[in-house]
Amino acid sequence: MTSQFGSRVRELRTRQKMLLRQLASKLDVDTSIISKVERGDRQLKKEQIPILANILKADKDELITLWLADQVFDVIKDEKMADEALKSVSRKIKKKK
Amino acid sequence: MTSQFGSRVRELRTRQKMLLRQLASKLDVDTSIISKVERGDRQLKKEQIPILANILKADKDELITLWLADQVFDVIKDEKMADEALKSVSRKIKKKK
DNA sequence: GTATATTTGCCAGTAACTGTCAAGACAAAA
DNA sequence: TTTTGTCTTGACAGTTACTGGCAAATATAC
Repeated sequence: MTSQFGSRVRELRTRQKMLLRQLASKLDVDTSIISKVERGDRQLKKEQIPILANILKADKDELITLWLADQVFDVIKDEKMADEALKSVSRKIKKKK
Repeated sequence: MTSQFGSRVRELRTRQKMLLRQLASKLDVDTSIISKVERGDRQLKKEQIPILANILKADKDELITLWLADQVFDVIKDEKMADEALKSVSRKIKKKK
C-alpha cells in the first residue's frame, strides 16, 4: 500500500516541518488527498507534480521518475511476465532515440 | 497508433486465414473491436487474452508480455524520465523475488 | 482532559473505458 | 461500374474508475 513517490513526498514535507494541511492548501486540494498520496493509496495527477515539486523545493525530474515508476509498477505487479515486458519496453524506447 | 500486441494478433490471425468476424465471434465481441485492437487504437481487457491465445493457438505468455509492454509504454512514452523509471521498477521487482 | 494533526470511509461529479451499431472505405470479381 | 465481402471509423449508451470534498475516527502533543 506504500509508494515510492508518496514516501519521498512525506520525507520532503516533514523535513521542512510542513504540515499536511499547509501542503494541501498550497496544492489546492483537501488535506485528505495528500495524506492518501503519501501513504500510497492514491495517485497524484501528473499535472500536479511540477507544482508539488515547486512547493517542496524538490527536483521535478526526481518526483516524476518516482511517480512514473509507481504507475508502471501498478501495471506489472503480480505479473509473471513483468520482467520480460519491462525489457521489451526498454528496447523499444532505446530505438526511438 | 500501432501496438506490439495488435500487430502480433493480426499476424497470427491472418496466417491462419481467419477473418476478423470469425475471431470476433469466438471472442464474443463485435468485429470492430478486434479491428481496433489489431490497429492499436484500443486495448483488449486482460481477461480476454488467455481466451484469445486459445483461439489463435498462440502462447499465452507471449501475448501477455506484449500486452503488458503496450500498457507500460502507454505510461512512459513521451516522458523524459522514462528510462530511469523503468530501471527503478526493474530493481524493485528483482528485490521481490 | 483539550487541541491539533492525520487517517479513513463515504459521497457526488466527472472522466475513461466497454461493446454495439451503422455508415464508410477498400479491394476483388463479375 | 456494380456487386460482394472484408475491414475501418465515428457516434452512442452503459458501466467502471477516478477526482476532490466532507465528516467522523484516530493518533499525537500539550
